[in-house]
Amino acid sequence: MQVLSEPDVAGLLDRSMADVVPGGRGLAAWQALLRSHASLMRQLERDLEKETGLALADFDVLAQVALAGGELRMTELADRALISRSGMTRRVARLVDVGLVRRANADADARGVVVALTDAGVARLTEAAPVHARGIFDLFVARLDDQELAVLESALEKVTLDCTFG
Amino acid sequence: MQVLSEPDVAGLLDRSMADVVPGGRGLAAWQALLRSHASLMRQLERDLEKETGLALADFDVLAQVALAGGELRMTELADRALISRSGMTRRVARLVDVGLVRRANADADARGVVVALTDAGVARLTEAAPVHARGIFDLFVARLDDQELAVLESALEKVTLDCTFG
DNA sequence: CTGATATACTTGTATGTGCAAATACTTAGG
DNA sequence: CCTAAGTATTTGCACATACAAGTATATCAG
Repeated sequence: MQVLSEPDVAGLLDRSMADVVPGGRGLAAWQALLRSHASLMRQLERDLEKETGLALADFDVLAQVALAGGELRMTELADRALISRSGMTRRVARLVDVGLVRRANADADARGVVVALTDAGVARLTEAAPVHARGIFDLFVARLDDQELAVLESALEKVTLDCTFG
Repeated sequence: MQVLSEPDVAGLLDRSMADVVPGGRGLAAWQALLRSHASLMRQLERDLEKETGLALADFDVLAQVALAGGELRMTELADRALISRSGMTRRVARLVDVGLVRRANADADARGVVVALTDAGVARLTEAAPVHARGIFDLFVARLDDQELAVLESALEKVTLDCTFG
C-alpha cells in the first residue's frame, strides 16, 4: 500500500541524520551505548534486588556515602548519584525510614544536611557490595580486555558533560 | 570523631570491590559509562524538548516507527525503544491523543496492534530529527575519532545483554 | 472439535522522577 | 545592623515507569 504523502518514511531519518552526521559516522557506537547501558542496568538492578532485596538506587546512596568517608551533603550526594536534588531528598527519606541511613545537621551551615550510614546501613552495604561488584565484573569487566577498557574510559570521559540539574 | 563500630567505612567498598574485581580493573570505565550516559541523555533530552517541544521518549517512538518503514507492532516497538511493553502502551496512547501516531489492527493477528505515523507525526519527526542528530553529533560523535568510535561500538556490543522485560 | 498452553497487549497499582516554587539560612553591600 | 542576592534543601505537582494480573486471541495436541 503506497501512501503518496509519505513516499519514503523509512529513509526520512537516515536522510536527516546523514545531512548532519556525515556518513552516519558514529551512530552505531551511539546506539551501542544506549543498548548496553539499558540492558546492563536492567540486569544489575534485577540481580541486586533479587539477591539482597536492595534497589540499585538505594545501594548507590549507601555506596557513595561510604566512598566519601562516612558522610555527605545532599547536593554532593545527588551529583554523585546522578539524580536531581529533589529525587535525592526522597531517596534519603526512604532510606531513613528503613533505618539504613541517618540525617544530621551540617556543622557549620544550618541549611545543610549530612547523610551518614547507620550500623544497619553499613551491614547492608557490606552484604550487597560483593554481589554488585560481582555483577559488574561478570557482565562488563570480564568481557573486555585492558585496551578496550582503557579506550572506553578515556573516550567516555571525553563525552561526559557536567550538567547538574535540579 | 572516631566511631569504633565503623573503623573504615571509606575503604569498605574498595575492599569489597577489590575482592571480586582484581585491582579494581575496569571500574573507572564502568563509572565513565554511567556518567557519560546520564549527562548525555539529560542534555539531549533538554535540547530536544526546548527546540522542538518533543520529549526524547516520544521522539524515539516516531523514529523507530519511521526506521521500521512506517509501522511496527507494540512488542517490537517496546524492544527497540528499550522500555517495557506496558510503558509503550501508555506512550503510544499519549502520542495518539496528540495526533502524532495512529493505531490499527494487525493484518493477520487479531491480538496485534500496529503503530504508524500520522502526517502530523511525519512532519514533527522531520522537524525534530535534525535537531537530535545535531545534538548526537556535537556532544558525542564529534568529540571522538574513528578508532575510538570503532572500539566503543564493538566493546559496548560485547557487553550488551538481550534481556527483554515486561 | 476441545481444552491446555502460549502470545499480544492493556490495566491496576505502587512507586520514582524532575521541574518549579517555597522555605530556611547565609553572605555581601551599604 | 539591615536589606538584597545567593545557596541548601524540601514540597506541590504532574507525569512516566515497571511489575503483576487481566483480557483477548492464537496455536497445538489429542
